[in-house]
Amino acid sequence: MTAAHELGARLRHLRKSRQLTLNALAKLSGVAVSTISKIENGALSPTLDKVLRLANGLELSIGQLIGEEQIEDDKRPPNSRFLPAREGEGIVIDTQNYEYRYLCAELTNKQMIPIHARIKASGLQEFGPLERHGGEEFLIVLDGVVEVHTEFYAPVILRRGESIYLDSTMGHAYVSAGDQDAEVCCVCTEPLRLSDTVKPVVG
Amino acid sequence: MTAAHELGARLRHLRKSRQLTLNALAKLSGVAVSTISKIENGALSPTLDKVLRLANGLELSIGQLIGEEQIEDDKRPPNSRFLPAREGEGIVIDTQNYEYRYLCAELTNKQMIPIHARIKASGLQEFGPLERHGGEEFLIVLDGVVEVHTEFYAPVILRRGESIYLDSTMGHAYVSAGDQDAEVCCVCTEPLRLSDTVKPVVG
DNA sequence: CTAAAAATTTTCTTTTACGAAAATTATTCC
DNA sequence: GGAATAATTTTCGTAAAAGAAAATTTTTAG
Repeated sequence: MTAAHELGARLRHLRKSRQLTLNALAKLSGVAVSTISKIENGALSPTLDKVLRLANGLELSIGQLIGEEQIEDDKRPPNSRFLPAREGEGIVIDTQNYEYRYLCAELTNKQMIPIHARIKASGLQEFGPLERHGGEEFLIVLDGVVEVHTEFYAPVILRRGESIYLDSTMGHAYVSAGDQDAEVCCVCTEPLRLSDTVKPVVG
Repeated sequence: MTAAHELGARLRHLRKSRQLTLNALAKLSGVAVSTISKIENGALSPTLDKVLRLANGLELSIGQLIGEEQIEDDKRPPNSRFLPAREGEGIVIDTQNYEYRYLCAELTNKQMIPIHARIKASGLQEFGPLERHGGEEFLIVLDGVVEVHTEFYAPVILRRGESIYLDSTMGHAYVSAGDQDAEVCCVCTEPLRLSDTVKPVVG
């Protein structure tokens, strides 16, 4: 992975832009000159301790040092956009618990993300750990019976035409409570994207 | 510095609160079980690489994992909101074109406004002038056939299960195209940006 | 251009993180 | 309570990070 190299380049740039020598940064941070040199050259993967010391020496947050800081950008694309979603259109994503499809996916930078889903899991056991993410979501049952589990409330049963609104940061899970898969439409607010720096290795 | 110990306690708390075992987090993050255990117990100073993987597995930024950045979840329990909408619940509002009901209306300050509506108008003449308001909206057809008219595009026909996403500032109208009223679910973003619409005139 | 000084990189040794598997501890289920 | 299972901690070999000092490269001064 090029993550180490990224950090190296970043660190070097930050150091140079402050007109600091390796020696000077070493004194400021308490990290050995040779170690900083190696980090800048991507020759090693530093421990968190060293990275924190370097961030501290540069008077930056760790997020700023490794480049995870996000910039607020309220700019929205030009308006008057519009896109219908046809039955069966779009890419179907199949997971353990849901088979779902992003609706109107060709329209980017939306304020809401509509999803059509078939709920396969029929028990919390089968579902696994509750899901959680940023924003809020609204779900309406198109077919079948859905059992809604949340972190802080008792489970709720929803039937066709019924709906629910919840904070997505609260752990939640939708499972089918009928004798067959349930079909739902879920609309989420755009969740802010957190660290995408490291890709988890799926065993 | 007791940073290692801090991080350990923090990591353990975050993992536990998500009901994850060491094994589960190991799979999510790609970090070995034994390593996570040691980090949680402050028995070692992890490399940045491992910390990034763990943050990623927990869907947090590194700042949030380290504790340099506030986690929204921390103030979540009191704020976690949730409200199911039952069939036929809420106040029905009857207009010329629609008979509609705000869903989950008791939940205030939502980012989205879900509405259940019966479309009565069956032609653009009958409908009158196109509607327009702030924000964006997503509509899915629950029953019947809907004809979508907009200011800038040709009319579109939507059938049960089909949906559409559009900028609400563009003139738009939904009319029934079947032999009976259509039933839809519409989700709008909160159109509360006065400062966007009204610009003060400085004399 | 050359020498001296400064900055950076490269050894090289010590220390430490990492992960697989074994050992221990905590849970669950009769 | 005890057996079976799951979760966590410990062990230990390997690989890698850390830092001191030497080697190299770059910059500065004359």
